[in-house]
Amino acid sequence: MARYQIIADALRSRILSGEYEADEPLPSQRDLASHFGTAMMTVRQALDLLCQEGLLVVEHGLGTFVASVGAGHEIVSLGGFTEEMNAHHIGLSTAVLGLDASVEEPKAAEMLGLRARAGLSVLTRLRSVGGLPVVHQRSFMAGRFHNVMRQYDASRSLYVMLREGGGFTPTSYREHVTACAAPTSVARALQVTPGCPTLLSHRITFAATGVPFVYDQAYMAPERIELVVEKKGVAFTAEYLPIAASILSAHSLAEVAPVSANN
Amino acid sequence: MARYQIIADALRSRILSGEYEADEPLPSQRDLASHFGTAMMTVRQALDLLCQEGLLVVEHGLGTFVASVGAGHEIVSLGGFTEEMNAHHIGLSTAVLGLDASVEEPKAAEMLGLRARAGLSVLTRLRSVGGLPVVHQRSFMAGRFHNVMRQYDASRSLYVMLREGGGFTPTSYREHVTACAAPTSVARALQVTPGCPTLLSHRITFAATGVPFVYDQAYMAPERIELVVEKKGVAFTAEYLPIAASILSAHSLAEVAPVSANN
DNA sequence: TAGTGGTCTAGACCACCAA
DNA sequence: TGGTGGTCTAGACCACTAC
Repeated sequence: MARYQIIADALRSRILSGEYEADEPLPSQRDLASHFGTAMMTVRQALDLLCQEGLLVVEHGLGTFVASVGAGHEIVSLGGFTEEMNAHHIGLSTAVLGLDASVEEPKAAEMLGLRARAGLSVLTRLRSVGGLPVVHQRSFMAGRFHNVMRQYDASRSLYVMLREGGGFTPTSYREHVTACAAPTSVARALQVTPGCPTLLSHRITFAATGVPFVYDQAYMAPERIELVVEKKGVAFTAEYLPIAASILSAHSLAEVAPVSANN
Repeated sequence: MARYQIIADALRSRILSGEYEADEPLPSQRDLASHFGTAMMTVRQALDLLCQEGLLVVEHGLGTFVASVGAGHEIVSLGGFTEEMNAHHIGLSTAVLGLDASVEEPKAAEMLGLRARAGLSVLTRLRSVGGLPVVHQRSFMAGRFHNVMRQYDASRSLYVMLREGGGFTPTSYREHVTACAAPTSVARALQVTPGCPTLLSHRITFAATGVPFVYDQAYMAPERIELVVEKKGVAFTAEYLPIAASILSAHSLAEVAPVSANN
Protein backbone atom coordinates (compact mmCIF):
# COMPACT_ATOMS: atom_id res chain seq x y z
CA MET A 1 0.00 0.00 0.00
CA ALA A 2 1.21 3.45 -0.86
CA ARG A 3 2.74 5.54 1.89
CA TYR A 4 0.25 8.33 1.46
CA GLN A 5 -2.61 5.89 1.92
CA ILE A 6 -1.08 4.61 5.12
CA ILE A 7 -0.74 8.16 6.37
CA ALA A 8 -4.30 8.93 5.32
CA ASP A 9 -5.59 5.85 7.13
CA ALA A 10 -3.76 6.80 10.28
CA LEU A 11 -5.06 10.34 10.23
CA ARG A 12 -8.58 9.26 9.29
CA SER A 13 -8.91 6.95 12.24
CA ARG A 14 -7.66 9.64 14.58
CA ILE A 15 -10.16 12.10 13.19
CA LEU A 16 -13.11 9.73 13.35
CA SER A 17 -12.26 8.69 16.89
CA GLY A 18 -12.36 12.32 17.89
CA GLU A 19 -8.69 12.37 18.82
CA TYR A 20 -8.37 15.66 17.00
CA GLU A 21 -10.73 18.38 18.20
CA ALA A 22 -12.54 20.75 15.88
CA ASP A 23 -10.96 24.15 15.40
CA GLU A 24 -7.78 22.60 16.68
CA PRO A 25 -5.24 22.38 13.88
CA LEU A 26 -3.51 19.17 12.94
CA PRO A 27 0.27 19.20 13.16
CA SER A 28 1.78 21.18 10.32
CA GLN A 29 2.65 19.43 7.10
CA ARG A 30 6.32 19.68 7.99
CA ASP A 31 5.75 18.08 11.36
CA LEU A 32 3.62 15.32 9.87
CA ALA A 33 6.28 14.70 7.24
CA SER A 34 9.06 14.31 9.77
CA HIS A 35 6.81 12.25 12.05
CA PHE A 36 5.96 9.80 9.28
CA GLY A 37 9.44 10.01 7.83
CA THR A 38 8.33 11.13 4.38
CA ALA A 39 8.58 14.16 2.15
CA MET A 40 6.01 16.90 2.47
CA MET A 41 4.57 16.12 -0.95
CA THR A 42 3.63 12.69 0.33
CA VAL A 43 1.88 14.10 3.34
CA ARG A 44 0.03 16.50 1.06
CA GLN A 45 -1.27 13.60 -1.00
CA ALA A 46 -2.70 12.07 2.16
CA LEU A 47 -4.26 15.37 3.18
CA ASP A 48 -5.71 15.81 -0.31
CA LEU A 49 -7.41 12.45 0.03
CA LEU A 50 -8.96 13.36 3.37
CA CYS A 51 -10.06 16.70 1.97
CA GLN A 52 -11.84 14.96 -0.86
CA GLU A 53 -13.52 12.79 1.72
CA GLY A 54 -14.56 15.96 3.45
CA LEU A 55 -12.86 15.19 6.73
CA LEU A 56 -10.40 18.05 6.57
CA VAL A 57 -10.36 21.67 5.62
CA VAL A 58 -7.05 23.31 4.88
CA GLU A 59 -6.61 27.03 5.13
CA HIS A 60 -3.68 28.67 3.50
CA GLY A 61 -1.42 30.27 6.03
CA LEU A 62 -3.42 29.00 8.98
CA GLY A 63 -3.35 25.27 9.16
CA THR A 64 -5.25 22.07 8.55
CA PHE A 65 -8.46 21.55 10.49
CA VAL A 66 -10.98 18.82 11.08
CA ALA A 67 -14.01 19.74 8.99
CA SER A 68 -17.01 20.96 10.91
CA VAL A 69 -20.24 21.81 9.14
CA GLY A 70 -20.40 25.26 10.60
CA ALA A 71 -16.95 25.94 9.25
CA GLY A 72 -18.53 25.95 5.82
CA HIS A 73 -17.18 23.08 3.81
CA GLU A 74 -17.68 19.67 2.34
CA ILE A 75 -18.45 16.45 4.01
CA VAL A 76 -18.57 12.70 3.85
CA SER A 77 -19.56 9.70 5.85
CA LEU A 78 -17.78 6.52 6.66
CA GLY A 79 -20.71 4.41 7.65
CA GLY A 80 -21.55 5.02 11.25
CA PHE A 81 -24.02 7.67 12.14
CA THR A 82 -22.09 8.40 15.28
CA GLU A 83 -18.84 8.99 13.43
CA GLU A 84 -20.67 11.12 10.94
CA MET A 85 -21.93 13.42 13.63
CA ASN A 86 -18.73 13.26 15.67
CA ALA A 87 -16.67 14.29 12.71
CA HIS A 88 -18.74 17.43 12.44
CA HIS A 89 -19.07 17.96 16.15
CA ILE A 90 -22.81 17.93 16.02
CA GLY A 91 -24.36 17.23 19.36
CA LEU A 92 -25.83 13.80 18.79
CA SER A 93 -27.43 11.86 21.58
CA THR A 94 -28.59 8.30 21.37
CA ALA A 95 -31.26 6.56 23.43
CA VAL A 96 -31.66 2.80 23.36
CA LEU A 97 -35.30 1.91 22.92
CA GLY A 98 -34.77 -1.79 23.05
CA LEU A 99 -32.57 -4.78 22.39
CA ASP A 100 -34.26 -7.96 21.27
CA ALA A 101 -32.92 -11.43 20.73
CA SER A 102 -34.10 -14.14 18.38
CA VAL A 103 -36.23 -11.87 16.25
CA GLU A 104 -37.55 -13.41 13.06
CA GLU A 105 -37.49 -10.95 10.19
CA PRO A 106 -37.10 -12.83 6.90
CA LYS A 107 -36.24 -9.80 4.82
CA ALA A 108 -33.48 -8.64 7.14
CA ALA A 109 -32.16 -12.17 7.48
CA GLU A 110 -32.01 -12.52 3.74
CA MET A 111 -30.07 -9.29 3.39
CA LEU A 112 -27.61 -10.57 5.97
CA GLY A 113 -27.13 -13.76 4.03
CA LEU A 114 -28.83 -15.88 6.67
CA ARG A 115 -31.73 -18.27 6.32
CA ALA A 116 -35.10 -16.60 6.58
CA ARG A 117 -36.04 -18.00 9.97
CA ALA A 118 -32.70 -17.29 11.61
CA GLY A 119 -33.03 -15.49 14.93
CA LEU A 120 -31.60 -11.99 14.77
CA SER A 121 -30.36 -9.57 17.33
CA VAL A 122 -32.13 -6.25 16.96
CA LEU A 123 -31.08 -2.97 18.49
CA THR A 124 -33.57 -0.11 18.36
CA ARG A 125 -32.28 3.38 18.93
CA LEU A 126 -33.50 6.94 18.81
CA ARG A 127 -31.04 9.56 17.65
CA SER A 128 -31.52 13.17 18.68
CA VAL A 129 -29.81 16.37 17.75
CA GLY A 130 -30.24 19.36 19.99
CA GLY A 131 -32.82 17.50 22.05
CA LEU A 132 -35.06 16.89 19.04
CA PRO A 133 -35.43 13.29 17.84
CA VAL A 134 -34.33 12.95 14.23
CA VAL A 135 -33.78 9.28 13.49
CA HIS A 136 -35.48 6.09 14.60
CA GLN A 137 -33.17 3.26 13.77
CA ARG A 138 -33.37 -0.51 13.99
CA SER A 139 -30.15 -2.44 13.47
CA PHE A 140 -30.35 -6.13 12.64
CA MET A 141 -27.43 -8.47 13.20
CA ALA A 142 -26.89 -12.18 13.24
CA GLY A 143 -27.87 -13.79 16.54
CA ARG A 144 -24.27 -14.58 17.40
CA PHE A 145 -23.63 -10.90 17.96
CA HIS A 146 -26.20 -10.68 20.70
CA ASN A 147 -23.71 -10.99 23.52
CA VAL A 148 -21.67 -8.19 22.06
CA MET A 149 -24.80 -6.12 21.64
CA ARG A 150 -25.75 -6.51 25.28
CA GLN A 151 -22.71 -4.45 26.14
CA TYR A 152 -23.78 -1.67 23.83
CA ASP A 153 -23.38 1.69 25.44
CA ALA A 154 -25.20 4.60 23.83
CA SER A 155 -22.15 6.78 24.23
CA ARG A 156 -20.13 4.62 21.87
CA SER A 157 -20.40 3.81 18.22
CA LEU A 158 -21.99 0.54 17.21
CA TYR A 159 -19.42 0.19 14.47
CA VAL A 160 -16.55 0.61 16.90
CA MET A 161 -18.07 -2.07 19.12
CA LEU A 162 -18.49 -4.51 16.29
CA ARG A 163 -14.96 -3.83 15.17
CA GLU A 164 -13.58 -4.57 18.60
CA GLY A 165 -15.99 -7.27 19.68
CA GLY A 166 -16.66 -8.97 16.40
CA GLY A 167 -13.66 -8.15 14.30
CA PHE A 168 -15.77 -6.60 11.58
CA THR A 169 -14.72 -3.35 10.00
CA PRO A 170 -17.29 -1.74 7.74
CA THR A 171 -15.79 -0.96 4.36
CA SER A 172 -18.76 -0.66 2.08
CA TYR A 173 -22.48 -0.37 2.19
CA ARG A 174 -25.52 -0.09 0.02
CA GLU A 175 -28.43 2.02 1.03
CA HIS A 176 -31.89 2.40 -0.45
CA VAL A 177 -33.79 5.56 0.39
CA THR A 178 -37.50 6.03 -0.12
CA ALA A 179 -40.33 8.06 1.32
CA CYS A 180 -42.75 6.41 3.66
CA ALA A 181 -45.55 7.30 6.05
CA ALA A 182 -44.39 7.05 9.63
CA PRO A 183 -45.78 3.98 11.43
CA THR A 184 -47.54 4.87 14.66
CA SER A 185 -44.88 3.62 17.04
CA VAL A 186 -42.11 5.32 15.10
CA ALA A 187 -44.08 8.54 14.87
CA ARG A 188 -44.55 8.58 18.60
CA ALA A 189 -40.85 8.13 19.22
CA LEU A 190 -39.95 10.81 16.69
CA GLN A 191 -42.64 13.13 18.07
CA VAL A 192 -44.25 13.60 14.71
CA THR A 193 -47.83 12.95 13.65
CA PRO A 194 -48.53 9.34 12.63
CA GLY A 195 -48.65 8.91 8.87
CA CYS A 196 -46.40 11.91 8.41
CA PRO A 197 -43.99 11.51 5.46
CA THR A 198 -40.53 10.35 6.53
CA LEU A 199 -37.36 9.30 4.80
CA LEU A 200 -36.93 5.57 5.10
CA SER A 201 -33.47 4.13 4.66
CA HIS A 202 -32.47 0.50 4.32
CA ARG A 203 -28.75 0.07 4.63
CA ILE A 204 -26.74 -3.10 4.39
CA THR A 205 -23.15 -2.83 5.55
CA PHE A 206 -20.32 -5.10 4.48
CA ALA A 207 -17.03 -6.00 6.11
CA ALA A 208 -13.76 -5.93 4.23
CA THR A 209 -14.31 -9.55 3.27
CA GLY A 210 -17.53 -8.71 1.49
CA VAL A 211 -19.66 -10.34 4.17
CA PRO A 212 -22.78 -8.38 5.16
CA PHE A 213 -22.98 -7.94 8.90
CA VAL A 214 -25.42 -5.17 9.78
CA TYR A 215 -28.75 -4.29 8.29
CA ASP A 216 -30.20 -0.96 9.31
CA GLN A 217 -33.69 0.38 8.93
CA ALA A 218 -33.99 4.05 9.74
CA TYR A 219 -36.90 6.48 9.71
CA MET A 220 -35.93 10.12 9.54
CA ALA A 221 -38.08 13.01 10.63
CA PRO A 222 -38.79 15.45 7.82
CA GLU A 223 -37.68 19.04 8.26
CA ARG A 224 -35.19 17.93 10.88
CA ILE A 225 -32.72 15.92 8.87
CA GLU A 226 -32.10 15.43 5.18
CA LEU A 227 -29.83 13.57 2.85
CA VAL A 228 -27.29 15.72 1.05
CA VAL A 229 -25.72 14.28 -2.06
CA GLU A 230 -22.90 16.13 -3.69
CA LYS A 231 -20.90 15.49 -6.77
CA LYS A 232 -17.84 17.33 -7.94
CA GLY A 233 -16.51 15.81 -11.10
CA VAL A 234 -16.14 12.19 -10.15
CA ALA A 235 -16.02 12.79 -6.42
CA PHE A 236 -19.26 11.83 -4.71
CA THR A 237 -20.33 12.38 -1.18
CA ALA A 238 -23.60 11.52 0.53
CA GLU A 239 -24.53 12.15 4.11
CA TYR A 240 -27.33 12.97 6.44
CA LEU A 241 -27.33 16.41 7.93
CA PRO A 242 -29.60 18.00 10.47
CA ILE A 243 -31.53 20.69 8.65
CA ALA A 244 -30.09 23.57 10.61
CA ALA A 245 -26.59 22.46 9.67
CA SER A 246 -27.41 21.86 6.04
CA ILE A 247 -29.04 25.25 5.74
CA LEU A 248 -25.81 26.73 6.96
CA SER A 249 -23.85 24.81 4.39
CA ALA A 250 -26.43 25.68 1.71
CA HIS A 251 -25.74 29.32 2.37
CA SER A 252 -22.09 28.68 1.74
CA LEU A 253 -23.12 27.76 -1.77
CA ALA A 254 -23.00 31.41 -2.64
CA GLU A 255 -19.45 31.48 -1.40
CA VAL A 256 -18.32 28.64 -3.59
CA ALA A 257 -15.12 29.92 -5.07
CA PRO A 258 -15.33 30.36 -8.81
CA VAL A 259 -13.20 27.55 -10.11
CA SER A 260 -10.40 28.84 -12.28
CA ALA A 261 -12.07 31.04 -14.86
CA ASN A 262 -10.91 30.49 -18.40
CA ASN A 263 -9.45 33.99 -18.29
CA MET B 1 -1.65 31.85 -11.75
CA ALA B 2 -0.07 28.52 -10.92
CA ARG B 3 1.55 26.61 -13.74
CA TYR B 4 -0.65 23.58 -13.25
CA GLN B 5 -3.73 25.76 -13.63
CA ILE B 6 -2.41 27.21 -16.85
CA ILE B 7 -1.77 23.71 -18.14
CA ALA B 8 -5.22 22.59 -17.01
CA ASP B 9 -6.85 25.56 -18.75
CA ALA B 10 -4.98 24.83 -21.95
CA LEU B 11 -5.96 21.18 -21.91
CA ARG B 12 -9.53 21.91 -20.88
CA SER B 13 -10.12 24.24 -23.78
CA ARG B 14 -8.67 21.74 -26.21
CA ILE B 15 -10.89 19.03 -24.82
CA LEU B 16 -14.04 21.12 -24.86
CA SER B 17 -13.31 22.34 -28.38
CA GLY B 18 -13.12 18.75 -29.50
CA GLU B 19 -9.48 19.01 -30.46
CA TYR B 20 -8.94 15.78 -28.61
CA GLU B 21 -11.29 13.02 -29.66
CA ALA B 22 -12.99 10.77 -27.16
CA ASP B 23 -11.20 7.46 -26.61
CA GLU B 24 -8.14 9.03 -28.16
CA PRO B 25 -5.32 9.27 -25.62
CA LEU B 26 -3.71 12.56 -24.69
CA PRO B 27 0.05 12.81 -25.04
CA SER B 28 1.82 10.98 -22.25
CA GLN B 29 2.60 12.80 -19.04
CA ARG B 30 6.27 12.89 -20.02
CA ASP B 31 5.47 14.45 -23.38
CA LEU B 32 3.14 17.00 -21.81
CA ALA B 33 5.79 17.85 -19.24
CA SER B 34 8.45 18.49 -21.83
CA HIS B 35 5.97 20.35 -24.04
CA PHE B 36 4.99 22.71 -21.25
CA GLY B 37 8.51 22.80 -19.87
CA THR B 38 7.59 21.59 -16.40
CA ALA B 39 8.16 18.56 -14.20
CA MET B 40 5.84 15.61 -14.45
CA MET B 41 4.43 16.26 -11.01
CA THR B 42 3.14 19.58 -12.25
CA VAL B 43 1.44 17.99 -15.23
CA ARG B 44 -0.12 15.46 -12.93
CA GLN B 45 -1.63 18.20 -10.82
CA ALA B 46 -3.27 19.60 -13.93
CA LEU B 47 -4.55 16.18 -14.95
CA ASP B 48 -5.89 15.58 -11.44
CA LEU B 49 -7.90 18.76 -11.71
CA LEU B 50 -9.43 17.73 -15.02
CA CYS B 51 -10.19 14.28 -13.67
CA GLN B 52 -12.07 15.80 -10.77
CA GLU B 53 -14.03 17.82 -13.28
CA GLY B 54 -14.85 14.58 -15.01
CA LEU B 55 -13.22 15.57 -18.29
CA LEU B 56 -10.50 12.94 -18.22
CA VAL B 57 -10.11 9.33 -17.30
CA VAL B 58 -6.65 8.00 -16.62
CA GLU B 59 -5.83 4.35 -16.89
CA HIS B 60 -2.75 2.97 -15.31
CA GLY B 61 -0.40 1.59 -17.93
CA LEU B 62 -2.59 2.67 -20.81
CA GLY B 63 -2.83 6.40 -20.98
CA THR B 64 -4.99 9.42 -20.30
CA PHE B 65 -8.26 9.65 -22.20
CA VAL B 66 -10.97 12.18 -22.77
CA ALA B 67 -13.96 10.98 -20.78
CA SER B 68 -16.79 9.83 -22.94
CA VAL B 69 -20.20 9.03 -21.51
CA GLY B 70 -21.27 5.53 -22.29
CA ALA B 71 -17.77 4.39 -23.10
CA GLY B 72 -18.19 1.84 -20.38
CA HIS B 73 -16.77 3.90 -17.58
CA GLU B 74 -17.92 5.44 -14.37
CA ILE B 75 -18.92 8.78 -15.77
CA VAL B 76 -22.55 7.76 -15.40
CA SER B 77 -25.11 10.15 -13.98
CA LEU B 78 -23.32 13.33 -14.83
CA GLY B 79 -26.38 15.21 -13.78
CA GLY B 80 -29.05 14.44 -16.28
CA PHE B 81 -31.85 12.12 -15.43
CA THR B 82 -31.99 11.03 -19.02
CA GLU B 83 -28.37 9.93 -19.05
CA GLU B 84 -28.86 8.15 -15.78
CA MET B 85 -31.68 6.06 -17.14
CA ASN B 86 -30.05 5.54 -20.49
CA ALA B 87 -26.96 4.22 -18.81
CA HIS B 88 -29.05 1.49 -17.25
CA HIS B 89 -31.05 0.82 -20.36
CA ILE B 90 -34.23 1.73 -18.65
CA GLY B 91 -37.08 2.82 -20.85
CA LEU B 92 -37.61 6.38 -19.76
CA SER B 93 -40.17 8.59 -21.38
CA THR B 94 -40.58 12.28 -20.76
CA ALA B 95 -43.65 14.44 -21.15
CA VAL B 96 -43.45 18.21 -21.04
CA LEU B 97 -46.14 19.57 -18.76
CA GLY B 98 -45.27 23.19 -19.31
CA LEU B 99 -42.70 25.82 -20.07
CA ASP B 100 -43.09 29.16 -18.35
CA ALA B 101 -41.20 32.39 -18.75
CA SER B 102 -40.59 35.14 -16.25
CA VAL B 103 -41.51 33.11 -13.22
CA GLU B 104 -40.68 34.70 -9.89
CA GLU B 105 -39.42 32.17 -7.39
CA PRO B 106 -37.09 33.87 -4.92
CA LYS B 107 -35.63 30.67 -3.49
CA ALA B 108 -34.75 29.25 -6.87
CA ALA B 109 -33.37 32.58 -8.03
CA GLU B 110 -31.18 32.78 -4.96
CA MET B 111 -29.82 29.29 -5.54
CA LEU B 112 -28.97 30.31 -9.10
CA GLY B 113 -27.11 33.35 -7.84
CA LEU B 114 -29.66 35.78 -9.29
CA ARG B 115 -31.55 38.52 -7.55
CA ALA B 116 -34.73 37.33 -5.87
CA ARG B 117 -37.15 38.96 -8.30
CA ALA B 118 -35.33 37.86 -11.44
CA GLY B 119 -37.63 36.23 -13.97
CA LEU B 120 -36.84 32.56 -14.44
CA SER B 121 -37.51 30.09 -17.18
CA VAL B 122 -39.22 27.03 -15.77
CA LEU B 123 -39.61 23.68 -17.47
CA THR B 124 -42.00 21.18 -15.92
CA ARG B 125 -41.70 17.58 -16.94
CA LEU B 126 -43.13 14.22 -16.03
CA ARG B 127 -40.81 11.24 -16.25
CA SER B 128 -42.26 7.78 -16.69
CA VAL B 129 -40.79 4.31 -16.68
CA GLY B 130 -42.72 1.49 -18.22
CA GLY B 131 -45.74 3.76 -18.64
CA LEU B 132 -45.90 4.58 -14.95
CA PRO B 133 -45.08 8.16 -13.91
CA VAL B 134 -42.19 8.20 -11.46
CA VAL B 135 -40.85 11.75 -11.28
CA HIS B 136 -42.43 15.18 -11.45
CA GLN B 137 -39.67 17.64 -12.11
CA ARG B 138 -39.45 21.41 -12.35
CA SER B 139 -36.22 22.86 -13.73
CA PHE B 140 -35.44 26.53 -13.06
CA MET B 141 -32.99 28.46 -15.21
CA ALA B 142 -32.07 32.07 -15.69
CA GLY B 143 -34.45 33.90 -18.02
CA ARG B 144 -31.80 34.26 -20.71
CA PHE B 145 -32.05 30.53 -21.38
CA HIS B 146 -35.70 30.74 -22.29
CA ASN B 147 -35.09 30.82 -26.01
CA VAL B 148 -32.97 27.72 -25.75
CA MET B 149 -35.63 26.08 -23.64
CA ARG B 150 -38.32 26.70 -26.22
CA GLN B 151 -36.54 24.30 -28.48
CA TYR B 152 -36.57 21.61 -25.84
CA ASP B 153 -37.52 18.29 -27.26
CA ALA B 154 -38.53 15.59 -24.81
CA SER B 155 -36.48 13.04 -26.70
CA ARG B 156 -33.26 14.81 -25.88
CA SER B 157 -31.43 15.54 -22.68
CA LEU B 158 -31.80 18.96 -21.14
CA TYR B 159 -28.15 18.90 -20.22
CA VAL B 160 -27.07 18.18 -23.76
CA MET B 161 -29.19 21.10 -24.95
CA LEU B 162 -27.72 23.49 -22.44
CA ARG B 163 -24.25 22.34 -23.34
CA GLU B 164 -24.81 22.99 -27.01
CA GLY B 165 -27.07 26.01 -26.75
CA GLY B 166 -25.64 27.68 -23.71
CA GLY B 167 -22.11 26.41 -23.51
CA PHE B 168 -22.63 25.05 -20.00
CA THR B 169 -21.30 21.67 -19.07
CA PRO B 170 -22.48 20.31 -15.73
CA THR B 171 -19.55 19.20 -13.63
CA SER B 172 -20.88 19.23 -10.11
CA TYR B 173 -24.09 19.42 -8.20
CA ARG B 174 -25.49 19.50 -4.73
CA GLU B 175 -28.74 17.82 -3.91
CA HIS B 176 -30.89 17.85 -0.80
CA VAL B 177 -33.32 14.99 -0.37
CA THR B 178 -36.19 15.00 2.06
CA ALA B 179 -39.61 13.39 2.46
CA CYS B 180 -42.67 15.43 1.70
CA ALA B 181 -46.39 14.99 1.20
CA ALA B 182 -47.31 15.23 -2.46
CA PRO B 183 -49.05 18.51 -3.34
CA THR B 184 -52.36 17.98 -5.09
CA SER B 185 -51.25 18.94 -8.59
CA VAL B 186 -48.12 16.82 -8.36
CA ALA B 187 -50.05 13.88 -6.96
CA ARG B 188 -52.47 14.05 -9.85
CA ALA B 189 -49.65 14.03 -12.38
CA LEU B 190 -47.89 11.16 -10.63
CA GLN B 191 -51.17 9.26 -10.25
CA VAL B 192 -50.79 8.89 -6.53
CA THR B 193 -53.11 9.96 -3.75
CA PRO B 194 -52.68 13.59 -2.65
CA GLY B 195 -50.71 13.90 0.56
CA CYS B 196 -48.99 10.63 -0.14
CA PRO B 197 -45.33 10.59 1.04
CA THR B 198 -42.87 11.34 -1.75
CA LEU B 199 -39.16 11.91 -2.04
CA LEU B 200 -38.47 15.57 -2.67
CA SER B 201 -35.16 16.52 -4.20
CA HIS B 202 -33.66 19.97 -4.61
CA ARG B 203 -30.66 19.93 -6.88
CA ILE B 204 -28.42 22.78 -7.88
CA THR B 205 -26.08 22.07 -10.77
CA PHE B 206 -22.83 23.90 -11.47
CA ALA B 207 -20.82 24.40 -14.63
CA ALA B 208 -17.08 23.86 -14.78
CA THR B 209 -16.56 27.50 -13.92
CA GLY B 210 -18.40 27.08 -10.64
CA VAL B 211 -21.44 29.02 -11.84
CA PRO B 212 -24.81 27.51 -10.89
CA PHE B 213 -27.05 27.21 -13.92
CA VAL B 214 -29.92 24.83 -13.23
CA TYR B 215 -32.03 24.35 -10.15
CA ASP B 216 -34.24 21.28 -10.10
CA GLN B 217 -37.12 20.40 -7.87
CA ALA B 218 -38.31 16.84 -8.22
CA TYR B 219 -41.04 14.82 -6.54
CA MET B 220 -40.62 11.08 -6.75
CA ALA B 221 -43.37 8.53 -6.40
CA PRO B 222 -42.78 6.09 -3.56
CA GLU B 223 -42.54 2.41 -4.38
CA ARG B 224 -41.73 3.25 -7.95
CA ILE B 225 -38.35 4.88 -7.66
CA GLU B 226 -35.78 5.16 -4.91
CA LEU B 227 -32.39 6.63 -4.25
CA VAL B 228 -29.59 4.10 -4.04
CA VAL B 229 -26.42 5.19 -2.31
CA GLU B 230 -23.46 2.92 -2.44
CA LYS B 231 -20.06 3.14 -0.93
CA LYS B 232 -17.14 0.87 -1.60
CA GLY B 233 -14.10 2.02 0.26
CA VAL B 234 -13.86 5.66 -0.61
CA ALA B 235 -15.80 5.33 -3.86
CA PHE B 236 -19.30 6.73 -3.63
CA THR B 237 -22.16 6.50 -6.05
CA ALA B 238 -25.68 7.79 -5.73
CA GLU B 239 -28.41 7.34 -8.27
CA TYR B 240 -32.14 7.03 -8.66
CA LEU B 241 -33.40 3.67 -9.76
CA PRO B 242 -36.88 2.46 -10.55
CA ILE B 243 -37.79 -0.06 -7.90
CA ALA B 244 -37.89 -3.04 -10.21
CA ALA B 245 -34.40 -2.26 -11.41
CA SER B 246 -33.01 -1.69 -7.95
CA ILE B 247 -34.36 -5.01 -6.79
CA LEU B 248 -32.40 -6.59 -9.58
CA SER B 249 -29.25 -4.81 -8.57
CA ALA B 250 -29.83 -5.68 -4.93
CA HIS B 251 -29.43 -9.29 -5.91
CA SER B 252 -25.99 -8.48 -7.22
CA LEU B 253 -25.03 -7.52 -3.69
CA ALA B 254 -23.57 -10.94 -3.17
CA GLU B 255 -21.14 -10.22 -5.97
CA VAL B 256 -19.67 -7.14 -4.34
CA ALA B 257 -15.95 -7.51 -4.74
CA PRO B 258 -14.05 -7.69 -1.48
CA VAL B 259 -12.56 -4.27 -0.99
CA SER B 260 -8.84 -4.25 -0.42
CA ALA B 261 -8.30 -5.45 3.13
CA ASN B 262 -5.93 -3.52 5.37
CA ASN B 263 -2.94 -5.04 3.66
C1' DT C 1 8.85 38.16 11.36
C1' DA C 2 7.69 33.50 11.92
C1' DG C 3 4.75 29.90 10.89
C1' DT C 4 1.53 27.93 7.84
C1' DG C 5 0.11 25.91 3.39
C1' DG C 6 1.01 26.11 -2.10
C1' DT C 7 3.83 25.18 -5.84
C1' DC C 8 7.64 23.27 -8.22
C1' DT C 9 11.94 20.71 -9.64
C1' DA C 10 14.74 16.80 -11.79
C1' DG C 11 15.13 13.14 -11.28
C1' DA C 12 14.33 7.97 -9.31
C1' DC C 13 12.00 3.63 -8.99
C1' DC C 14 7.68 0.83 -9.02
C1' DA C 15 3.27 -1.10 -11.08
C1' DC C 16 0.51 -2.00 -14.93
C1' DC C 17 -0.48 -3.25 -19.67
C1' DA C 18 0.24 -4.59 -24.45
C1' DA C 19 2.77 -6.52 -28.05
C1' DT D 1 10.32 -5.27 -23.61
C1' DG D 2 8.92 -0.59 -23.86
C1' DG D 3 5.61 2.68 -22.89
C1' DT D 4 2.23 4.29 -19.70
C1' DG D 5 0.77 6.09 -15.26
C1' DG D 6 1.79 6.00 -9.79
C1' DT D 7 4.61 7.18 -6.11
C1' DC D 8 8.30 9.44 -3.84
C1' DT D 9 12.38 12.38 -2.53
C1' DA D 10 14.89 16.53 -0.46
C1' DG D 11 14.94 20.21 -0.93
C1' DA D 12 13.67 25.27 -2.91
C1' DC D 13 10.95 29.37 -3.17
C1' DC D 14 6.36 31.73 -3.07
C1' DA D 15 1.87 33.28 -0.84
C1' DC D 16 -0.96 33.90 2.99
C1' DT D 17 -2.00 34.92 7.93
C1' DA D 18 -1.10 36.50 12.34
C1' DC D 19 1.39 38.93 15.73
